[in-house]
Amino acid sequence: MTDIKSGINPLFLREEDLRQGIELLYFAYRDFTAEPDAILAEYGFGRAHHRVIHFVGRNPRITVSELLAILKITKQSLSRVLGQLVREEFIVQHEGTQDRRQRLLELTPTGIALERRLSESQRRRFADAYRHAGAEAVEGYRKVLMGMISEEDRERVFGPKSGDDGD
Amino acid sequence: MTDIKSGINPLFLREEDLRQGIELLYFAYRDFTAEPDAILAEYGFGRAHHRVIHFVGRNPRITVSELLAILKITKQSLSRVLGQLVREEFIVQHEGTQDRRQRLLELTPTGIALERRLSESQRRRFADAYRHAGAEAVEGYRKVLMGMISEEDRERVFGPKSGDDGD
DNA sequence: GCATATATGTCAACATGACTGACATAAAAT
DNA sequence: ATTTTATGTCAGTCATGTTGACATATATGC
Repeated sequence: MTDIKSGINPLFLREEDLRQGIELLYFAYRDFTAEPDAILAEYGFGRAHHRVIHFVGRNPRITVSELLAILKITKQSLSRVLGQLVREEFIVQHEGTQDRRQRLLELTPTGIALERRLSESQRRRFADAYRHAGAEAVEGYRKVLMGMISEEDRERVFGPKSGDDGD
Repeated sequence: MTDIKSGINPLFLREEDLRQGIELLYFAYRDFTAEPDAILAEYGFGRAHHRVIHFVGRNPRITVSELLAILKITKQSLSRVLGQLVREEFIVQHEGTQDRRQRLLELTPTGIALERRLSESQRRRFADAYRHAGAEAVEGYRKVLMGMISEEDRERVFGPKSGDDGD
């Protein structure tokens, strides 16, 4: 079944390395979302809810537009999950102070609790992998993935202030 | 909007590092699938088709059961995309030689062409990130992600033969 | 102040890719 | 001969994305 993965000449190996890097990302992402998915299912939530909880938790008082810009989904898609989270009191909306059209989003204590629970699972997984791989490897992980995401995301999320690559 | 990300004490920083690692994976995965998604759309295919093409390409003459075990989806889900790929002649099925119940899957020349096109986009992205980050970083990337995927996937995909961690 | 632009929300219809459950067929294994 | 396995199929459901159209309140520009 597998006569393709052996690694004979350096050119072949190089392509094989790339392919392995690709699969690694696929499997890591999948395994990485499995635990949170199970937790979310208890609440009748899905992965979309997780993303909203995550980014609202990390950016308290974020506006709906900013959230949309991060998630890159339509407002109709967002509104379904966000509406649910607001109705079930995981997130509250405050009217913007300067611009009263805005709905500033924030986690409620319940929301914070769920966020902790979800991220704990993922932080543990990362912490284990980090500890196993060593600090140098972590730096490599960061560098490679940082090079793979769009500049837009790099700037928005890892900020002009926090060291993005050059340290 | 962002009063949470500054990094003051080491304990806080550590958690922030973990959170950054998590987001990095999310954004990388998303940006990473964007290009192939656009290509697939030309053919009326989706991400599910890509995965099938990828794993059949990498494991010529794979059985349906093996493919299901890798993808971890139901046969009903697989059958829709696989059926389409077979009907549109990107994949062929051969009857198994030892076990005639099996349908061994293989890419057709057309399938190979599409696979090349899809993976080229991703290989380029990886190659760029790799080149940018350096060989050491690549090793780190590999180590960290390898530590994050399930043993099952590690063994199946990165094989008992190919060096999985210890080199 | 009036016209326009912006931030947000909502209704409706649709696509993709997952799921469960039930059932069918051919071939292998006991 | 019976049971198990590999595969396929029908039917219904769910989560999450999409497009397009329209509504409301507030801000902004002239």
